[in-house]
This record gives sequence, structure tokens and C-alpha cells, in this order.
Amino acid sequence: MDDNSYKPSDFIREIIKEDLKTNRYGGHVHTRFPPEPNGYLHIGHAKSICLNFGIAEEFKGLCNLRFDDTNPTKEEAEYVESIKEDVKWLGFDWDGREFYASDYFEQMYQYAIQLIKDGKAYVCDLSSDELREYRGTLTIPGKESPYRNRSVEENLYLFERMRTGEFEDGSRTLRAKIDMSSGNINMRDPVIYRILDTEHHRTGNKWCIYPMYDFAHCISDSIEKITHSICTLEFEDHRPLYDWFLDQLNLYHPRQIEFARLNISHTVLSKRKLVELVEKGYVRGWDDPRMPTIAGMRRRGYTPESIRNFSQRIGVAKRESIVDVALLEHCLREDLNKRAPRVMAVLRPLRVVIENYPEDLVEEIEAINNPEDPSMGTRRIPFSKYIYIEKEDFMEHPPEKFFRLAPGREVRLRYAYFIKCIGVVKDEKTGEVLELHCTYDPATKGGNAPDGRKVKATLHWVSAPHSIEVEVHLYEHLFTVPNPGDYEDFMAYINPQSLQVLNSCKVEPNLLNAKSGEIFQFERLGYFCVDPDSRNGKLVFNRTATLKDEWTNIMKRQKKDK
RNA sequence: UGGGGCGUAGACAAAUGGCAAGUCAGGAGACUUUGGAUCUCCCAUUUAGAGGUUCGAAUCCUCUCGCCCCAGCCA
Repeated sequence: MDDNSYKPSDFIREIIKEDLKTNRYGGHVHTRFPPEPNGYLHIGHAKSICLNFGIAEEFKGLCNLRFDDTNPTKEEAEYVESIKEDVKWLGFDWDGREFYASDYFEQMYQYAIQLIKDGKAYVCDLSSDELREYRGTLTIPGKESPYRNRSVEENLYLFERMRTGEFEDGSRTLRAKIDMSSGNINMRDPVIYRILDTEHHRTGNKWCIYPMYDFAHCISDSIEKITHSICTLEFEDHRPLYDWFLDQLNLYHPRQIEFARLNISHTVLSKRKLVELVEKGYVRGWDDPRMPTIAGMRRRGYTPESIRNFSQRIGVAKRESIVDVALLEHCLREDLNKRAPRVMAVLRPLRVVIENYPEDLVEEIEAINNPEDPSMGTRRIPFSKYIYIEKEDFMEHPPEKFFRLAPGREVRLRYAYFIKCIGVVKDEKTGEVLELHCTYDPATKGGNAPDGRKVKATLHWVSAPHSIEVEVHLYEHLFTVPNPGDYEDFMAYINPQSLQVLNSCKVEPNLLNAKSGEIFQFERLGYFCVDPDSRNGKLVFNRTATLKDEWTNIMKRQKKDK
């Protein structure tokens, strides 16, 4: 799928290879991606998706998409659709194996009855507060429920009545009878069914009791004949329970393997924090291009390939870590560099009059669409006496190492001519540079001087009368600190500059019919994609990523030295 | 302080008793009609620490230290 030769190797793949060698699962590999449909997918989920689907592909196995929909108070059908869209967009295909934990509710109910019959589960009348008290603490063992030793008959009768809706929400639970003194709190007679008289997005009002995760997940895996059930580290403590249910029920037994979830610098990935960003209006929604959600990244201009490549390069391990967002951006640039057509755009226009260029002449200049890929061809760009260049490409008093335009200095206009600055028009009061006067050398057409003289800089430009005015959204990291998740008041570290809207940017006329989602490289500036909010007559571009830029590094260093 | 995990460079991450990979970031240079891309070089005498076993230890043993997770009728 990805055309790089990097072969992932990690402890999970090692385990699978070993299981294949020992024929533990009959030579099959079958994974699953099990999202709860209660929110939008983010880059952390992408890691899991790439892991599960990727492993299935590599080992010629299968990966199911299974919605873990056991809590109707939190889940909605809307999320199911967005999750499917995101997984598909990332380039993975569950090939019709779209399952739901709720598909197995009846079967789970029967397994619960079996547990009761075997004396391994009981109906408990403790309230949630009492349950908490009886559970004990990290250092103090729990106490056994007074209902723990009800007869099988009574348990069966009561559980039946829980199902038929005779009891109030929360008034009773079905609990596994394990060990109240276990050091692992999950084993202290965990709840396996709770009463929740709530409509479910798929089963409607058929049920008023719903299984808990620990019970539902292992059984779902077992029913689907999953071989390797890959989940995140916080479920490590649950593995003994996972194993216990399947052992007691004597069911086909997949192997649960835990890995460290993804963290990325300068952003947050926890559901709670992401919700807060949206609800408090710090971003414009779940698909705001600053969000680390799949939808946000898609709108920002990320490609599925770049995300998949990133997932591969960060590896899989049990050590908790924060991946530098620069690695993600690197993967993005690497992909976009190969595929994005180049185009010229000026974000902060500075008008330039070319004094010795004929007033009415318009030349069509040929430009290469992508130097990385000659098959993408060339295009023509109009050139005239009046052009715009980038404000920051001119300095009246240039510091050392600033190679661009300055009074008396000659530079190249990309694909066009050498120009020399001969005059600066400034606002008398503010001193702001309003306009530049230059001359051009007709002999340098195309960008080379026949006499062999060199210039130190090449500037991008657009012809003023032919340019299109567009809006551009510049994005920076959402947070100013690398690890906002470490702070309870993480909102205090939001980057006030994370969005900057520029309204009078000028782009070359070839962009007139650019379509939503199309990605371009604005030469020397970065990658930009057309936002879906673009309207006729007003294109909106999102800056997907900046280009790496030696000059900004130089400035940063100088700042630091001071 | 009960239970479960994890400590390799600024950030990821390999190495499975035999010369501490690779990537990102950073630095130096070459090249360049994008200060982009590309190319070259540099960036861990040492694997949280201390002991021990061994011809040989990131890897095995012992102890110590640090970090993360668990007390939802959430997943």
C-alpha cells in the first residue's frame, strides 16, 4: 500500500509471528478496530486503525470494524457514519464486516445466564454508593456483598425481571462472583449488567439492561473469532477479567495485547479536552483545521498517505511517549512535495512598479507545475508592469544573510526577469513601505542573465491586474507548550495565534477554478488547500503546512543569541 | 502503602548475551530559477542508578530511584 520500503517491526507483530509459528490460532490473523460511537476519530485512533488494519493486511488476515455500542446514554448513530467515513478516507476497507456489540446482546444475555447457573454471577441490590463502599480501596480489600450468595434460582428469577423492566434504573446489577480481596480492583466482583431504561440507536427499546465493556468486549471478540485483540495500556488491568469471562464460559479465546496510545506535542487528544475546545468556541468545530481529529486534518489538507506513513514511523511500543508534531508535519510535507502542483501566491502584497516595462505589455510566462514530477507539465502565467511581491521579501535596511530585495539590489522574479530596486515609496507618517519602484533587465527573460551574473534570491510574484484576491487562513499549533495535556489548566496555553485570517491575498489567475480540497504549493510559502467554505468569487485557502525555511531558522537563532 | 505496567539521545524507536540501527528535530557543508527538494557529514565511549553473574550485559540476577494506569452501574 505505502510505497516505502520501511517494514514495521514491533512487539505486537513479534507476538503474532510467534503465534503463527506455533499455530496457536490455526494460522489465522484476525483483528478488529472497536470504536465507541460517541465522538469523532482523531489521530490517536488513526494509529490504532493503521495498526489493526495494517497488521491484517501484512499477515493476509482480516480486520473487522466493530462499534462498541454498549452504552446507549452516550452513543449516537451520527458518530457511526463519521467513523466509517474517516476509516474509509484513511484507505482501509472492512469489506462488509461492519459489526456492533449490540448485534450480540441476546447471546451475551444467554452467557450471563450461564454464568448465573454456574454460580459465577449474582444479582446485587447494592446502590452505586454502597457498591463503591464495598469495593474497598487501592490498599484496603473489598467486602463481599450481602447478596453474593443468593441461590441460582433467585438470581435467574431476578435477572429475568431486570430484563423485563421491572426494576428502576440503577436499582440492581448483575455481578461476576470473583474475588473481593483481589489486588486488581477489576476482579472485585465487577458489574456485568446494569439497568438502563434508555433507547439504543440500534436496538431501540428492546433492552433495558446493557452489558458492561468487560463482559461485552471479550465476548464480541470471541464471537467474531478475533485472534489478536489489540487495545491501549489502560486495559492491561482488565486482561485478567477478559480472560476470566472467556475461561468460565469456555469460549474461543482471543489474545488481548496492549500498546501505548499516541500523544502528540502541542495538541491534546483526550476526548474531554477536545470537547472543551469545541464547546468553549476556541475552535470552530470538530473539523476545524487546527483540530487533531481526522475530519479536521482532512480539512486542513492532510493526506491519508501521510497519516498512514506517520503511523508506521512512530512505531508501536508499551512506553508512553509524546511524539514531536514535527514528525507528523515532516510526513505531510514529504507526501505533498511529491504531489502538490506549484503555484504563485502573495499573502501580504507589496506593489511593485517596473518602470522600464511597457505600460500595456502582458507576457505569458511559462512555469513548471512540479519540479519533482515533470509529468505534471507546465502552465502560463501573465506578467505585466505592475506586480505584487511578498512584503517580507523586501527590507530597506537588510541585515546580514537577508538575500532578498533591498534598495539597489537585484533579485530574480521566478520564471520571469531580474529586477533591481531603484525607489521606495513610504507613508510619510508611519514610514511603512507602500510601493517599490524597480527596473527590469529584458535580457534576463526566463530568469537567467546572458552575461552570467548571479542573484542571491528568487522571489515569487503575481501580476497585479491579473491576480485573484483570496482569503487565506494561516494556522499554527493549537498550544504554545509541547505538552498541554500535563496541565490541568491546559486552556491557559492555547496559542492566540493559532488562526490568522488574511483577507487580501493575491494568487495567480490559474487558480480561478480550484476545487474544494485541492492542494497546492504556494511557492516559497507552503502548502495550501481550498477550504469547503469557499464561495463563488471568494476562494478560501487553508495553510496545510509551511515549507521548511532556512531564513526563519536564522532569525530564530539571532533572536535567541540576543 | 494493594495490583498492573514502563524507563535507550531534544522527540520517537530498534537491538532478543557478541561493534548502541533508523527516523524527526538540531548543526556544518554541497547543489539549487522555491532560503523548498536533493546529497554529504556531525549529533549516546553508553541504555534511570548501584551492585552482581559472564571472556563479553541495554539484554540475565539483586537492590534502589523515577514515571504512568486502576477505587464508573464509562469505554
